Amino acid sequence: MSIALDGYDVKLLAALQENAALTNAELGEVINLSASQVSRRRQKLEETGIIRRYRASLDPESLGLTVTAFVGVTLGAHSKENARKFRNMVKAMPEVQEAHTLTGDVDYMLKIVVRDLKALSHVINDELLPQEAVHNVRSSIAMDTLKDDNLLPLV
Amino acid sequence: MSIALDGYDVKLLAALQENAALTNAELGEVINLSASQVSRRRQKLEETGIIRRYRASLDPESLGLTVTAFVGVTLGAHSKENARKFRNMVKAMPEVQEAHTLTGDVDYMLKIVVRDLKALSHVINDELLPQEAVHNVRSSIAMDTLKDDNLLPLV
DNA sequence: AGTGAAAAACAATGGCG
DNA sequence: CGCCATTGTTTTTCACT
Repeated sequence: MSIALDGYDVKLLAALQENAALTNAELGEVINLSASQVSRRRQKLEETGIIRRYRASLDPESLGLTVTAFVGVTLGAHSKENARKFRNMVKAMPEVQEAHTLTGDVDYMLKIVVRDLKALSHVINDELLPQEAVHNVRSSIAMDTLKDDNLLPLV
Repeated sequence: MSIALDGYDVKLLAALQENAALTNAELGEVINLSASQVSRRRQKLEETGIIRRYRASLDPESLGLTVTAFVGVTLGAHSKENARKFRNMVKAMPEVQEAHTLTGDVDYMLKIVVRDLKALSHVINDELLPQEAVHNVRSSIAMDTLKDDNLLPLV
């Protein structure tokens, strides 16, 4: 379902993922288009799902969330049922920002954000490890975050 | 600069990071507040920096970005100058969505999104490895992404 | 494809209970 | 904080090129 995007669309997407608070008129100035056309194109991009949604990006520090960790999880006995349970649990855990299955020796990579190390310990020891499917957990803590914008590279 | 947040604020933040396209009236319905109060609280949250910005979240697939990888980078001779260069380069690379320094045996963890494996190879072999500071690079490719919302857990 | 102007929806303020 | 009214923006639609 890949709609053909022209230069205007790409510029519009780039501007919107950078700052979705811009008005259509402001966007129009940036990409050289009238506000009405910006509106029309934006609607199309929303309908086709290229723009998935709009989100407020919050400041973790202000909210007391000081610990970001990357947690590699290895599953043990590969029962399908247990693996399914694990995935559902991970999806439901608010502390988990991202969860991916990986190539290599680690099955899952989780990005976790919590208040403090105690909370991380709780998540690992009381939530992840008790899962039947989980064989091993190895966590690395982010000491410094250089970049965290999650902006897609739009050629 | 931690402003005291009450239950309304927390609910408002949760709603906004989930869906920033909601109008103040709609937000008011969700959290049981009048539109005008939503407007005032939202402004305060923006001014204090708890809401950092608004962003459009785009669909990587539609944009032909099929490969997500986690790349662990180990630096070699720890010359401050080379490490600084490395950090600046990483910050400037559009393919890098996130970059963190980590505890453990890997110095940096990069989350990289690119079009295909060839592009990943290019980034690693032609951009990262030639850096003087870089000693070793190990990448894991995300085969499946269960969750990628990057929503902060608001207790 | 595009513009510009009118109409509709919305956000932001102020006053009052 | 709710409610209401007002004002100014902004989005969306429409007629037209």
